[in-house]
Amino acid sequence: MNEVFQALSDPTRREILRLLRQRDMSAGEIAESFPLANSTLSGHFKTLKHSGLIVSERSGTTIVYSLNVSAFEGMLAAVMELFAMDEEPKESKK
Amino acid sequence: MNEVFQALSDPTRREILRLLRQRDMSAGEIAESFPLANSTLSGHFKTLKHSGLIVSERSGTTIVYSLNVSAFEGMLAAVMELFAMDEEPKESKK
DNA sequence: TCGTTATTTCGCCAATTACCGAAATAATAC
DNA sequence: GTATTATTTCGGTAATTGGCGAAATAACGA
Repeated sequence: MNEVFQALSDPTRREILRLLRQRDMSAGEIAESFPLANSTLSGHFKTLKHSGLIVSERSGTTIVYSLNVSAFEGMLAAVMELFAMDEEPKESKK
Repeated sequence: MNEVFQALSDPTRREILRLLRQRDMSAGEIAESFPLANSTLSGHFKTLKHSGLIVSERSGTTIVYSLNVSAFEGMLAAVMELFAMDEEPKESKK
């Protein structure tokens, strides 16, 4: 789960996830939305893949990425654990 | 919101949040749970404060930290936005 | 096989980050 | 004011991170 939090710490990677929310996309399609080198984005894809947040599938010469929604459940659980939303609320100041 | 994601990317800071979930604690009390220099933990408190995830209150010579639960709502919304939990689910592969 | 397309890997760099020990600061008591 | 306690700030270090361009790899068609 540390990898997920790590993966989400970068704004570019979060934006990639937002794009993939709309539809599956190839590396090249995603790259069109960023003023970054393709090699940089490959690095980001790698991080997202290893965290489990996205999955990839090769189709000829292109690689298509998609969200792994089941990873979201783990993420939600982890966030809730941090803030005890599933437990008795604790007195705390704003 | 980027600051929140950044703050949560570090395991020590996540552990600090878990501790504060149980009860408000002073810097010194929190420090007892970590094999780290106090100065290091002060740096972590600073990051968490600036992200809005915790708040601090001085009480004499001690500083007591507590969770800022309202920040969690923003975090939840941000996570949901990433995964479109509030929208039509999209076909995607596991 | 060669040429092309799509993408990743590699090596490098500058900036950032988590850690440390020492110094500084904040609060209090005498 | 001095001494003590609690905590933060500061300066330094090693490791990590996000970026780049070039090289390598994967897939395909002729």
